[in-house]
Amino acid sequence: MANPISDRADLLPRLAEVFRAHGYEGATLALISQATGLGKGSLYHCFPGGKAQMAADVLAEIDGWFEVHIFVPLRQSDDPARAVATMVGAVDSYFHSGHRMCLVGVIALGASRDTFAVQVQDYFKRWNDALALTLRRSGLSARVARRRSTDALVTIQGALVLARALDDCSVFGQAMADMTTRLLAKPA
Amino acid sequence: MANPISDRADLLPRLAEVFRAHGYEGATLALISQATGLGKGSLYHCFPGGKAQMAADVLAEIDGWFEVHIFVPLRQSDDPARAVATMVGAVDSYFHSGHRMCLVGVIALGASRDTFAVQVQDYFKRWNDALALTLRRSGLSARVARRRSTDALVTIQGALVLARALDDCSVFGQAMADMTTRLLAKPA
DNA sequence: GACTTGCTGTACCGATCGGTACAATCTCGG
DNA sequence: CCGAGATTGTACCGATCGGTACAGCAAGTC
Repeated sequence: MANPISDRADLLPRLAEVFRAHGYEGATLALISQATGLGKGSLYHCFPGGKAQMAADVLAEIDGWFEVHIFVPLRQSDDPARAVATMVGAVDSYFHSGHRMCLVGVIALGASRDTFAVQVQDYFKRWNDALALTLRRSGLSARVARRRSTDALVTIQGALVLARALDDCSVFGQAMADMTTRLLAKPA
Repeated sequence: MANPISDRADLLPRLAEVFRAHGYEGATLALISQATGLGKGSLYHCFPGGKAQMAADVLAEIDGWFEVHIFVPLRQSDDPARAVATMVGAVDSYFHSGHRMCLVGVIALGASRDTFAVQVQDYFKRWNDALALTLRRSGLSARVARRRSTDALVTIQGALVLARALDDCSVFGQAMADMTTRLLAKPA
C-alpha cells in the first residue's frame, strides 16, 4: 500500500493518476484505496459523493491547473509567439512528453462522458477561446485564429492517443513541433 | 431486446458498437447480450474465449476492413492526390463524419491496452506505412512522407476525441479538410 | 480522566461482474 | 419419425463492484 496521504492536496493528484490509467469505469475503489493508502472510510469522508465526486473534483483541479498555467498566460500575453511557446512547454511538461494521458480526453471517450459533459466541454472551450484570442493578436482573422486553435487542440489529443497506441513518445514531440510551426505560420 | 442475429457476420458489427460506446471495461456481458439479442450461452458458443476474444475478433474485423478499404488502395494507387482523397472519404464515411469513435483508439487508451497492444500497434503502423508509401510516390522524401503520414493519423484520432468532447462534429470535418491540405502540400 | 469530535479501518450490504453447467430446443440427414 | 449434434436460454458460481454502518482511536478541551 502506498504511503498514507498527508492532506487533501496530495490526494487529488493520486486520484487523478488512477483515473488516467484506468478510466472512470476501470478505476475501482480497490485501486483508488491502494493508490492513496486510504480506506473506504476515509475516502467517503473526503468525498461523500463517492466515485463521481472524486472524478468531478479531480476534473476541477485539472481545470484549475490549466486555467493558471495555460489559459491565463495565453489571455494575458502580448507576444503571441512567446505565448504559444510557453503553452507548448507547459503542455509538454504536463503530459510528460506524451507518457501521461489527458484525463479530460479519456473521460470524453468513456461511457461516463455524459456525466461530466459540461466540465469536459467547458475545459476545451476555454482553452480554445484563450488560444484563439492569442492568435488574433498576432494579426490573424477570427476565422483563421479559431481554425488554428482548434487544430492545435486536435493535434494535442491525437498525439497523446497515437503516442500511447504506438508506445512511442517521439510521436508526441514531433506533433508538438509541427503544431507550433502551424500556429505561428504567416497567414496564408 | 434487439432482433436476434442471423449469423456471425451480423454479430461482430453489433459487438463493435458496444465496445465503441462503452470501452472494453464498460462493455458488460449484459450490454452485449442486449445489443446482440443473444444469451450468454450463444455468446460463449461463438466466442469460447469470452469477452477478450470478442474484442480481439472485433479488432481483427476492423483491421480487415481498413486493410481492404484503406491500406490496399493507398499502397496500390499511382495517383497520390486521388489516393489521399479516397482515404479521407473512406475515413469520413467509416467514422460517420465524427459521430463514431475509433475502437482501436478507445482500446489504446483504456486499461486493456496491454492485452491488445500488438493488434493496436500493428493497425496504426500498417496505416502509417501505407500512407507514407503513397506520399513518397508524390515526390516527398522518406522523412517528410513519414512525418506527414503520422501527422495525419494524429489528426484523425484527435479530431474524433475533440469532436466527441465538444459534441460538435464540424470539428471533425474541418480537421479532415485541413489534414488533406497538409498531406498534399508542396514539399517545403 | 471523562467527553466530544473528527478520521480511519473493516465488516458487511445488495447488485452485478465474467464465466460455467446444463437441460431444453432446434435442425436436419437418414 | 428419429436420433445426433448444434444451438439456445437460464440458473447458478465465486469474485468483485460501489456504497454504508459502525466500532475504534487519536487529539483536544475542560
